Amino acid sequence: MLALAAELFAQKGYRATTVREIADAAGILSGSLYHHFDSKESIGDEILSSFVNQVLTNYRAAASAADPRAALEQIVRSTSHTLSQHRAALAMLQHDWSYFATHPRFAYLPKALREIERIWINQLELGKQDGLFRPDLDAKLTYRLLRDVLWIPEQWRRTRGYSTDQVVDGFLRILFDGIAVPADC
Amino acid sequence: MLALAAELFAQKGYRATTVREIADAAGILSGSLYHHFDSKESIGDEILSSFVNQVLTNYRAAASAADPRAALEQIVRSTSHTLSQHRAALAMLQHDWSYFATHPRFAYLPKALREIERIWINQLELGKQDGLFRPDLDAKLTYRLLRDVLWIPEQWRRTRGYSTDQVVDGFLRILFDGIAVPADC
Amino acid sequence: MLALAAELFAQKGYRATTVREIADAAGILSGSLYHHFDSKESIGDEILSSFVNQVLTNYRAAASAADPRAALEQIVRSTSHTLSQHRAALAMLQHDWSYFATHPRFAYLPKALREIERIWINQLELGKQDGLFRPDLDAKLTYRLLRDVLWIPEQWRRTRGYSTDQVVDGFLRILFDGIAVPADC
Amino acid sequence: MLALAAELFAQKGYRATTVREIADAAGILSGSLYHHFDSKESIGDEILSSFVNQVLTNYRAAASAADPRAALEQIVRSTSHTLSQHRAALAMLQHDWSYFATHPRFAYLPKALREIERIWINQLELGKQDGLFRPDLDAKLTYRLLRDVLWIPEQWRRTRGYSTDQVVDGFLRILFDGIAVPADC
DNA sequence: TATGAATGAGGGTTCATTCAT
DNA sequence: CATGAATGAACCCTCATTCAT
Repeated sequence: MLALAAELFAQKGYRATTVREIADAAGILSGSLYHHFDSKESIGDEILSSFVNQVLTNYRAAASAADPRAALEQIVRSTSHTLSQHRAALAMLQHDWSYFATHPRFAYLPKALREIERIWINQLELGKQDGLFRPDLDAKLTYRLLRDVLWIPEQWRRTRGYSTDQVVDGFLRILFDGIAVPADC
Repeated sequence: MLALAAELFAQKGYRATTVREIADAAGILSGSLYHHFDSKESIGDEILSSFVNQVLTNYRAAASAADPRAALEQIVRSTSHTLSQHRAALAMLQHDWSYFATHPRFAYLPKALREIERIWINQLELGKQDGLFRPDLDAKLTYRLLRDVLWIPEQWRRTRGYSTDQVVDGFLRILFDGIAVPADC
Repeated sequence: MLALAAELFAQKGYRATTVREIADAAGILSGSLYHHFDSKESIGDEILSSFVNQVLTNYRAAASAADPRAALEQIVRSTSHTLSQHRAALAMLQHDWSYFATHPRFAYLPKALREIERIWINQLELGKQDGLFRPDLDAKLTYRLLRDVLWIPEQWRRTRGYSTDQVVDGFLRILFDGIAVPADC
Repeated sequence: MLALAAELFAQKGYRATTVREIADAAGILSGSLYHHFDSKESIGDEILSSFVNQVLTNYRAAASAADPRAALEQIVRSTSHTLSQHRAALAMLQHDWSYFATHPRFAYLPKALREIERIWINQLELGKQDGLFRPDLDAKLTYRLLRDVLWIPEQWRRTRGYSTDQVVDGFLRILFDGIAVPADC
């Protein structure tokens, strides 16, 4: 039931999906949905909160990895893993972020995003201090760019013909080594 | 007027923005909007089509650069430049892509996106053939990842404290050289 | 100008025609129409009142014809003639009678229709008394049927005082045998 | 519910009647109407299509009557009967014919009218051939006049191919003498 | 005279939600 | 649990009319 709603939210967006569509998909009438959920918001809440909680749990765990590069790798991989289970949640966030960002009920979402940013930047800064990353690396900017790839990007799934692992490996390759042939050395 | 609507569309999404909000922002009544525009759709159309047209023009020009690396650099830089002028259009596309993608009136958008992809992938493939890019580079996958950074990503503007040039340079640095300290050499 | 409006009113109906359409047809903007007319109503007024006035003038004149058959013939012929000059007015009445019938500004229309009915019925009755028309002719019913052909055939239902069968029988009688007393035989 | 809407449509016209008025008459709010009907158009559709279907069914049946006079009588009587059940539909057609005639959703209406005309004219022609009706009877013109009484008296102007005088003379002929061959005399 | 931007009431329609059955 | 009729606010849009220019 929740999965049905999530799928629809992912496809059409949270706001653009009507409760009647959800009910139709479930084979019941719209009024009957309210025996299962308090409101449309509560459906969204359940989908989104379970997602960000899992992300936060993973990120906090990654923060205690051996070194920043390992931490970042763990973050990227766990993100990919979480996303494969919560595709719909990500799609919803992308689609209707401006709605969730301002709606009181979903105030925990911006808060979670801020913590996620903190963790990323922490690890990038640590990597610089440890000499693992370029000393001129701009942590905040880098995070923004990376987040855009790991998060907001519409659908990993749309990249047909690639396994999730292939995608992650490709991303890491570019991330760490770039796409250019190393000068000469 | 168009700019006002664009700004609102960017902030709240095309569908979530009501014509009354646009009219309010313009200091007129909702009905008066229709003196300036045929419909809400036509406002969206004007914003989006002028955007994709500029992008396509630039990309086609870039395709005739000296070499693929120059072409890609020109593509990235022109994208950044176009985006700085059409921030709202990008935000709209991200926000309500599922709507625009299916609405007949906006059928030119998916078409444009396909051409954009073709141009990117062409240059990446050419770069591989010319030995400029890693021979194991996966063009399609790389494009997807890059597009996610250059396109779908929420708002460049949100990256406060950075000039547009800084952001582009940062992106290119990562793109070409990665973030890792080169092995030893 | 008036003719333009009349033509449009006739084609699409008075209410369904917008002032902008009239202005477009006149090659000016909608606001400019108001330098020529006070309101849409006043345009309709001019078209309709000149029509009914001509009809009434003709009917009153016909009432003083030699005999009822001549009077009726004059009525029918003058109606046809007036209609050829005021086609639009008739179309308007047919189209939006329910509107004109209730609008205070057009109160003269129902009044005129009542006078028209009186004149018809008078002549039919006179014809019966003079032995020109079948003695069993129902003047009121006959008028209703004739008016429906010549005028604004309202609704069968409005023919109060007659059962449906009476109406049908009356119609069939006229249809097959006419209203005139058979020549001599 | 349908009957309520039909009554209002008949009184004020289809276009001039608002869904809010229908809802008011039903004692509900305008939005609630959409629980029962897809749209205002679908209400009109149901009213009109059931009407023309019944008419067509009856007319087709009448076409196989013993002789043309019986067929016409059956047509007239069935029309009267159908009309007593679908008064509103007729009023709607009269009122907003120009709308229905052009709206794609109601394209079946002009088509039905054409079949109705074919059936009438067929029987009138057969009656002439069989010597039941005056040999000089103009089938098409006669139908037009009759239809005006029984149906949607459109516009005189629409009777193409006849001069105004021809139309008037034809009308007077029917009016005074009917269409049947005088008994014997 | 003509313009054209603006009005403001009202049009048809959608939709999350409620509730008696 | 499910129904389905009803709500009521909000949606996009239309249109006769006004008025400063």
